[in-house]
Amino acid sequence: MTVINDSPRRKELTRQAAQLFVQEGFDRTTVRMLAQEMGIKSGSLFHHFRDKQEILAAVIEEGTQNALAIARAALAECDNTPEARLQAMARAHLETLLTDRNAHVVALYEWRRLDPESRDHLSHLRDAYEALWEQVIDAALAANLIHGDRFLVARFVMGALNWTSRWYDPAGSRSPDDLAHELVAMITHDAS
Amino acid sequence: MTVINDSPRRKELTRQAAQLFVQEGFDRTTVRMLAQEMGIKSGSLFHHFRDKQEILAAVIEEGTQNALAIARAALAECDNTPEARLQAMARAHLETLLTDRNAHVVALYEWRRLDPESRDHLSHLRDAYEALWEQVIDAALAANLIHGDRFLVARFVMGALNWTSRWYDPAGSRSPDDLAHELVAMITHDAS
DNA sequence: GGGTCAACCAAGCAAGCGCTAGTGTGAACG
DNA sequence: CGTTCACACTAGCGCTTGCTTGGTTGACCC
Repeated sequence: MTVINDSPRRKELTRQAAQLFVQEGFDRTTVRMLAQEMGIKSGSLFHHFRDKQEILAAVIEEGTQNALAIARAALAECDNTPEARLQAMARAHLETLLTDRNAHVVALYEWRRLDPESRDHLSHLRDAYEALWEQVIDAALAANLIHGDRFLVARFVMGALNWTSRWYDPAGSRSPDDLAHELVAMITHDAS
Repeated sequence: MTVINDSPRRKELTRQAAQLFVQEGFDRTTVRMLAQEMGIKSGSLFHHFRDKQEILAAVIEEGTQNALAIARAALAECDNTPEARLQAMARAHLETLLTDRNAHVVALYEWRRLDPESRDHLSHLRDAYEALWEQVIDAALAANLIHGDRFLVARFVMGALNWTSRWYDPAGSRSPDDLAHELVAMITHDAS
């Protein structure tokens, strides 16, 4: 065992690991598969990561941090209406999920494979991301754009978005932006 | 190897397997864990199932068949309005998912662990279930109760429902019926 | 030119995996 | 009483798993 830092090499390896985790799932991905994808031998892998768990934690950290950054940027750029902000969040979420369909998907679907310490460390990141959503949804509720229970609406919307990774075909005709439009249209009522 | 039938004993074992698959995931569940849960030794397990894959297939088959039966019963009982039918489907879906939170969850989350033959055999069951949903959603669209693309609305609604298994607390204050109400309220517009 | 260090490799260990072979055992049936 | 059969057991095989060990390489540095 050697380093635990975040060298550029490690970032690169993390990205390649994410792809395999999405394709096969964490449990089915062996360290030998990871090593082959990375072009090294399985032993060399443990020069960069303490163990397999740490690879997962690195992937999930990158995925969540990336999603958080993109969501913040989207909110900063869009119009300041509740509807525009809702749509910006949905589009940002879908883009991190579907176009660079790697780390963020792992963060969602392999979360429970994390050991308790990593989960504890990463939950703050996830909370920050969900707090963004809650702000946006609260504003939409206040503007009478959507109706219902604050908590449930957030969960339902996240569910609809997250499930896209199960059926979305990137070669198909629909863009993430398109999907975001349709979802917002489905749940919004004309403010009145 | 011996029998492949569906004896009552096998049904019972299948139900216990489902519980472990939900808790741990298919890959993490070993045949020794399954055997212990069933109160037998790991070798005896293969008297009832050809291999581990077949246990998964049995669980998923039961989960889907159960969901299908409950959905059909719910549709037969409810009022014949598009809104009532939509809500009946949502409630039925949530009940198979959340109260008997076993086989149906496995069917949703471990589908890709099936080998191609089982997947092929079971896809007909799943198609029948999804066809029910499409009928109900088409009717709601025709009645102007919801708006949007037929395909996308169905996916979004299924996503919102399926994701509940990630956060639903059966000890909490909300019932599946309650959730179904809220979801339908969120996506329906007053027909006009 | 000796020292340092990140990066990699070859070889393999201990544990756990799915699964098999061969053997009771007790209830059911003629 | 003898046969059958569903069900279970013991024991372990062959393989894969995550991970360790000890050593090599080549770039960089004073």
